[in-house]
Amino acid sequence: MKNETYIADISQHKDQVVTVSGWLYNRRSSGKVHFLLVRDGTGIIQAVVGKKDVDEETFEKCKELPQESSLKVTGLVHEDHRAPGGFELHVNKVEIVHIAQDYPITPKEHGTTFLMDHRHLWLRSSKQHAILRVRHAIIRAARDFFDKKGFTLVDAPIFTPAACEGTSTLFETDYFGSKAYLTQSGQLYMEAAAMAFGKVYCFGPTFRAEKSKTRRHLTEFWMIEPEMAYCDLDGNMDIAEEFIEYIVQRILEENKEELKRLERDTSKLEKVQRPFPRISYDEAAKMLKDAGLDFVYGDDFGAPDETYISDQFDRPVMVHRYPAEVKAFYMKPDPADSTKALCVDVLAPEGYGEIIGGGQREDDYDKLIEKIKEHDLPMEAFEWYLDVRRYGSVPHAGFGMGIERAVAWICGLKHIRETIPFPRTISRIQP
RNA sequence: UCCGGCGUAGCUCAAUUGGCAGAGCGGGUGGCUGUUAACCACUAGGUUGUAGGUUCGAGUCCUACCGCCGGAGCCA
Repeated sequence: MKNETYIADISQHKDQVVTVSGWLYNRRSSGKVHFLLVRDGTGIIQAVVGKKDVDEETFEKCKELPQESSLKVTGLVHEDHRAPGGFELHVNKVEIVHIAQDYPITPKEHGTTFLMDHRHLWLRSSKQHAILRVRHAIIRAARDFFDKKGFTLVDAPIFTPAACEGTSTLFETDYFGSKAYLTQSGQLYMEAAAMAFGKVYCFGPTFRAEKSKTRRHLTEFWMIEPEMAYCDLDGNMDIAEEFIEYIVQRILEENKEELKRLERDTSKLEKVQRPFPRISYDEAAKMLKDAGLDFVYGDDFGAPDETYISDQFDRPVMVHRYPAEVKAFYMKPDPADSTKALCVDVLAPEGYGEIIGGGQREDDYDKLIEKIKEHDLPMEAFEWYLDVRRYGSVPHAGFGMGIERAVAWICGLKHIRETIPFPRTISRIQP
């Protein structure tokens, strides 16, 4: 009897009587008619409750129903330009499922701290809803991209015995009496997996215990990390730019409504098409020097440097061959200049900074041992990793993309903390 | 870790030179047949982050501490 439907599908039910199950987003009243804005997770629809159309008890209850109460509304789907969304429901039945207590997030301005303290409820508001839908779509597009190209998903462990890169601070945890650490990258495991499957990727959470207090950092974030056997730096950059182009174009196609809700300037995203500019570290350093920026040759780029470089282009820019000294131990040196590493950072436009870091790995057993010693890393922890160079070593490369930074860029958000459902930062582990 | 900023009602913010702690929203009561963050009237709501100090008098000035926000470094 009941024609249950989701608000997203409401246009298919024009002039039909349907039931929508959801929550009260907002309510306006005009004495003899109530306007209930009902959301169901797929959209928002205005339900019009006229005094003549329902019994008196229902009408009175609608009048004082608090925000975010759960309810089922049944009525005629009516096209009306006065309604937000173009369609409204002329209600003849209201079933109240639960009367909410006073809802803390009112339809007025709130500060970020307050909203983050109520993150579990903030997810219900339309902007956060849009962001997390785009996040979902980005993850789906990323996985589709690698799946279609014949990559195998190989999950990396979260508990690790030692640092992957040795530099960053790790979260330490007690592992049955011995120390274990939360992973900061699945890459080393992907290198081993690439020798088994050829093309692999992992997608999971990563952890950094650095006390970073900026809009670009979380202590827990998600990274997608492809790794390819028989691949060099150029091949790696080819995949990286194709990957980013694919994701951005998919989001432009499939998430128009969300991008509109987020007031994203999509003309900037439309320009994200291959080929991306590729410049060397030396070329980038010269750009900074010519611009008169305070930059010391040989150092890694700081946040203002990255912003300047990316501002010179209308699409992501790939900066390759950084000084080996500022990069991790597993990077392969450039045969043409051993002071440089065969690595690449992809800088997003509009000042969003580094969204991808990667490169070609050192595949020579002796040179890798030397690097581990140079970086003062515990050799025994890398024995298994050295096996990858002992048994059929091949040139290989890969990269990692931070999902949250990609979401922030594509959504045009100024802060990364809204790109993940429940952010973990240096000062927040609740809710 | 360093630098800067901010802590006033449930929320967002005012409060002049140190002189009666206020508004909007939200809550409550009543009104309104097309509202668009509806509107109108009335109403309740305060240990001004904490501790100390100066002063006749401190939200305001001083000292310390706590918390949060932003930036740097580090990185995705």
